Amino acid sequence: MAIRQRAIQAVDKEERRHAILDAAERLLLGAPDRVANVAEVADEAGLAKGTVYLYFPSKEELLLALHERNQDVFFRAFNKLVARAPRATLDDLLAVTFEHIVQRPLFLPLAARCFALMAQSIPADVAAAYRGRMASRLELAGGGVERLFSGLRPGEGVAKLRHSFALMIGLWQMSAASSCTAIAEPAPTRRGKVVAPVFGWSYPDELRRALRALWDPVINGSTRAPE
Amino acid sequence: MAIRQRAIQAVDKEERRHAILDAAERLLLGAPDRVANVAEVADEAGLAKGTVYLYFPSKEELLLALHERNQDVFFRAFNKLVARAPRATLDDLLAVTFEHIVQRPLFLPLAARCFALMAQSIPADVAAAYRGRMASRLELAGGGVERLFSGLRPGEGVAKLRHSFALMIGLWQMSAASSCTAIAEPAPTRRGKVVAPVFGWSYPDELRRALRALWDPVINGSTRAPE
Amino acid sequence: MAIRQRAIQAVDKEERRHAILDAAERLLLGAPDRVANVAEVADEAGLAKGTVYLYFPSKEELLLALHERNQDVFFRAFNKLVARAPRATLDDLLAVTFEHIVQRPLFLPLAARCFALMAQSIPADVAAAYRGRMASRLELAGGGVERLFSGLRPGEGVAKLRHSFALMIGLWQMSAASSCTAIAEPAPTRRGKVVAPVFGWSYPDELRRALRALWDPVINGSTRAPE
Amino acid sequence: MAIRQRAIQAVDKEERRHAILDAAERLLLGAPDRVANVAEVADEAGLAKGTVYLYFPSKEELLLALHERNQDVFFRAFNKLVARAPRATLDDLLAVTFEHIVQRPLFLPLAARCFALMAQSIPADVAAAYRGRMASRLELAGGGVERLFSGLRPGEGVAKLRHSFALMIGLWQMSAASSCTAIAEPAPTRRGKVVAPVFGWSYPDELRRALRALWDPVINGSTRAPE
DNA sequence: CATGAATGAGCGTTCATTCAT
DNA sequence: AATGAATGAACGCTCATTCAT
Repeated sequence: MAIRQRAIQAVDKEERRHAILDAAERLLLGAPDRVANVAEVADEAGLAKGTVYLYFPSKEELLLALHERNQDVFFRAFNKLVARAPRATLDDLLAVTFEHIVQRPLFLPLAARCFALMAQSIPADVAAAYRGRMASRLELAGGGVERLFSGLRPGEGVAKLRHSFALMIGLWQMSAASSCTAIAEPAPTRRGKVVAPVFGWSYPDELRRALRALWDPVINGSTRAPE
Repeated sequence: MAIRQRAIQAVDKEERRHAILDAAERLLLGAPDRVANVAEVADEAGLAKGTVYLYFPSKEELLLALHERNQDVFFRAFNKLVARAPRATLDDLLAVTFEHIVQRPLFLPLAARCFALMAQSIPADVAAAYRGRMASRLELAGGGVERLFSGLRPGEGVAKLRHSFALMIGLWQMSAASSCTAIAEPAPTRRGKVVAPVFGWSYPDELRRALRALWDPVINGSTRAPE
Repeated sequence: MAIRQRAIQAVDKEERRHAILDAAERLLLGAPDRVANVAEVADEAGLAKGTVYLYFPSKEELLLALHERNQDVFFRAFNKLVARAPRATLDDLLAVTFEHIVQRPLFLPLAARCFALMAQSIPADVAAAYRGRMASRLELAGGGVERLFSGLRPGEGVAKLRHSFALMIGLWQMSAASSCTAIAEPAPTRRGKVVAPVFGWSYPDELRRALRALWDPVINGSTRAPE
Repeated sequence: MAIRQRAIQAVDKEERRHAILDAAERLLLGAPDRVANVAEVADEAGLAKGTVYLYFPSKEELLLALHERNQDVFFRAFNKLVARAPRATLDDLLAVTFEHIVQRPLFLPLAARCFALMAQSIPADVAAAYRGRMASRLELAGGGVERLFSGLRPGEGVAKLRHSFALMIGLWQMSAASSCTAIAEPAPTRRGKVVAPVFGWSYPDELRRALRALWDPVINGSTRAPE
């Protein structure tokens, strides 16, 4: 089925690994609500099912690897921005965040899925290793942010980043992976009165507001007493 | 297996419905990382498998109903507190939140599961209806909060509540359903230097800090000592 | 796929259980050298795959059950014969053995397969239970034999039966499940000389001789010249 | 992975063939209940998977070759003993049998496995050839035995050897590859009486008894008390 | 209403074998 | 000769759902 050549060199192998991740990504993008099975991924990559298992020990770890690749792309861009002279602003950080996370239709569903996997299907040691890498990424980025915004106390950068991620994930899930701007129907209260029509909310807008509220107080020049 | 009588009266039916939810809850509490299958739920409820389907159209909607029941319990307590004279403080609100959400080992895993379900297995109309009810609950509670804290502009109460939920869910997922206080290994940075050891974080503590940071600014004349 | 009725009564269930065993037996008879997969068994029984798992916890235990059914048939006939008045002879015992074991093309292959299963795929407790039942059957039959042939000391009946089974199984395996009467090719020895052509041997004949040699000495007053 | 040189000379090839068999043997000894896969064997031998297939046409024939090597070792020792002046006794024969077969944890499981293979996975001609070699070995050893024990008629030596092998294999399988000395639970008989507790039996003891009973009658002038 | 027997689609994984390098 | 990347057939088992009783 595959007309590809064999990946003998380490670089070729890495490339093929990415080709499989690409295939999985494509399928996930095509149908965000379902998880492709391994056969489909292999097929999409132009490989045999067994070949996928040469590059990933299990379907779950494939998904985790895909998620981590997404994260890496984001963190690289983020860190690059933070290190930039003279100064990155909060708007810059929000921009890069939106570009790599919010506007990628894959990032958040995959993140959520991986959080779930971590608790059940991923071997403990693999999960621990992932968490270690994740913590390192946060540390690194958090340190950069602290250097950027002098209003942050040591450790507060990581914490704010963590809260930001939590907001992204949480709000996204509340927006229910679809229909996030849907206007919810009015619903009767227990007293029989009808509440004023519930206005929908848009995930990106709401997230932007929330992140602003989270970060504004700590941006230097701020005269707000910290927390 | 069940010697229970038939539920003919509407009240009996409602009672049996709750009995099934109770059974599901018990099983979920017993093994938080796996989803009980319908046979187990039926068994635990002392009913036959088919009977469950007389009360819930699908396993997913059963789970959703259970989640909504949990939410209702919380919102009832929350609203009662908000309506209380003379004045509830932020600490009171946090207390009730922790009591009904954070300290219930079921609430957050179930919430996360339901968000995932919503996107795939729940019929669109059912999902929309759920979202409508959820929005109503938020509206109601948000209005109460706005009356409580005069620093809030119209609509800001709902938004803050939404953000609070998002933080709860998001942070909980990041704590990965277990090992939330695990100490991550130190990891070398790209520059070769070794970052200070990453300290673990405890979900409840971190959440409390994040919620305080979220709400403190809007509490009028708060004289609270930070953190 | 199935047009059968539901097996509600315990008797019907037992019947269906046997129907599944029958199906497996038919398939095994049709192709003695391969093990049918569960789908085929279900199909042959006119049932769905899942239904098989309502009656047997695993494919392995299905095979074991089939083997045990075969054994039971034999032991019942054997014990009945032993208990018969006035006296069963060795020839009678051999006859019933050949009828139920040697001439059943299924018995020995299945027995061999089950011995292998026991060591790897069958849960320890199930295997132990089987061994217990097997030991009981042997005890019972062995006791009968001891009463029949006064030349046997206590415990020798069971031992002889065990040896007989071992001979049946072992010789059958050496005859290699097929081609048992095949004339083996002459083969060169190390010295280059050619050994006289090896004469084939027939499993039933050889077994009969071996069993006779095993039992003749203990038959009281036997004047039979061995072999 | 292997830095071994190429095996060009016939002797080198033979040596490498044995190296592969050695590797398979080591793995089998390490985990008697499972069959190592080809990758493991190759790895253990320090070779690549494909290389194994240069020396053995299939995994099955590799196993068969290993079994045959074991057999050869036994037969060589046996024949040497038989040819020894002045006279080998039955005890000597038993000793060599136990040394090379019963006490080798590999011999019997492998033999059983090979008998099973023979019936399904081994090409007919290969199987026939094996059987031919096996028959020759038996002929040769049987002839020796007949010369040793004058009580044996022509052909009876081979037959006795065959029966001995059958007993070894059969009894070993009945001892179920483990737990051969397990004490079976007492079980009620049909008459309600309780049979005396079934005593476990040890494979080596039982085999020794059976072999003695098999051979004693034909040993000329034997004055041995039975058993 | 209640039961629980029957269904069958769905899927991850293994591994002997091949063959391009 | 040696390698090891690629293949893909094979298969046991689960479990949400249905529906005859």
